[in-house]
Amino acid sequence: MEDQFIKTATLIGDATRASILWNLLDGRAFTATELAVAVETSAQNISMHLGKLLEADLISVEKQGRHKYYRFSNKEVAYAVEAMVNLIPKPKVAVKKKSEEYPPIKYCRTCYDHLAGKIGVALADSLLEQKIIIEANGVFEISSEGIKWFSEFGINIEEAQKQKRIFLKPCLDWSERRNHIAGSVGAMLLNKMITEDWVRRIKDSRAVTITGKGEKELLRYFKIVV
Amino acid sequence: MEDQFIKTATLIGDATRASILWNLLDGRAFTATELAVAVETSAQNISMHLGKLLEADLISVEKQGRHKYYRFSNKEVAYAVEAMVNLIPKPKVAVKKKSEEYPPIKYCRTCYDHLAGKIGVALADSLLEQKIIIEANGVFEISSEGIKWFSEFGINIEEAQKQKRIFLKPCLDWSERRNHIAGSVGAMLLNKMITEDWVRRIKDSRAVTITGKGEKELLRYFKIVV
DNA sequence: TTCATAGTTAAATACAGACTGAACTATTCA
DNA sequence: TGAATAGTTCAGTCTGTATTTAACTATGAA
Repeated sequence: MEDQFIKTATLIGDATRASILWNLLDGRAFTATELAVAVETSAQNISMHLGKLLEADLISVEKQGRHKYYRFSNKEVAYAVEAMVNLIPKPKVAVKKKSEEYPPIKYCRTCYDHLAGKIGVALADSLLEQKIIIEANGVFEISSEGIKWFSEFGINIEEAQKQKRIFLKPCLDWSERRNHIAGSVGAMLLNKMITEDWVRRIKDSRAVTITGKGEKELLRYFKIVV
Repeated sequence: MEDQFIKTATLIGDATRASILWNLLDGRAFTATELAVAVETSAQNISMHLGKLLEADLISVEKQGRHKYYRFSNKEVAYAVEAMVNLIPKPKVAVKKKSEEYPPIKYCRTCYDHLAGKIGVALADSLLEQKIIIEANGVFEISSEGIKWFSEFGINIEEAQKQKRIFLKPCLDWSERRNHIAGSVGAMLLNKMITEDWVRRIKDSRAVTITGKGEKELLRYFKIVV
């Protein structure tokens, strides 16, 4: 078992491959060339590295015409990468200047398939404050009023519960060091916001941008001032 | 941020350091020499690697006389390592022979600070069946009868809830691919079993062995046949 | 058909970073 | 006090593996 672990660790622990994983972290699929650009290396090199990640089943491919789209092959990979992100040493004394603490909130990160960053945390806060979600002993659950709220919001909670994947879980955010909402509920929330055009994905980035409509609705539903 | 991630990844992704982390995974502290033996390398080399892990704050030291004890500096490290263990490719078709599926259950693994492996899963199953712990939407919580049960068992749940660390959470076991009980409740259970001499840690190993007393008590409390 | 783009494969090279050897300090024990 | 054990530091060597150079196949567009 140990040597298998070492194999996996050394696989992840190459600078180029780590960069690939980093770029795939938001859950989208990229072509080999896109990754080569993002990682700043040659096509041949990317090809070799993708081959290794593929063989270990950390990523999977889908062929579309002459393109090949690469993405994480499962959630565990994203979780492992996120867990490693959490190990990044915290900035020393970090006396942040309040004024330029972060880039404008309009640009917010996604974490695999759910909202993260400042807005992810704000969303979690709001849902907690509205008692739509309640926290008990470090885990999140949905209150009975919450179920009603979600259905009015256009998300079928019963549906989500049927899914095999983890339903709802707190996800520690590395930039905010606070919890936001992961699991299928987190994914459905993001999904809904995208289809309603509250937010849009920015090409080739983990960020999303908030639309004018999103701005209003976020205020209305969650009292989040963008 | 990306380059910091890459630094962390390459730090973990060296064979020797990965082996060190593997050995520290059960939560105990080891001296530099012990680790050198376990990892099968020289003292100088271990010293260098420990230095690097230390600098990144993945591990911490405690000096005791002329010995230095190394351990994970926080839970996040253990979680990240566990998450990586989960990425180990599953055995192909794996037609396991029932007879020799696993080494005798008397030898069971610990995972950082709680019971894992076959017995960890059996324990979780029993607590769930007895409705001491209930599962809802992928998370565990303790029932009101459960709280009573724990206090009779000699574990003060209110105490555990006060702790900052995660109280109770399912932890996917890589060998069983099923959940066992992690978090402070998991730790307290293991702790209680050790102080009551149901199980004993085996020197230099992640395994514990079940005592005669433990055998009886596990049957009595949890209907686990060892 | 021909050209451009996407991606792969193979051999040759280069280099970062692990490891070794030797000399050092610090603590315990006799 | 000396001898043994625990651990560190540093300069030099060595090697695994990433990268480059080059030649290849496959798909789509003109």
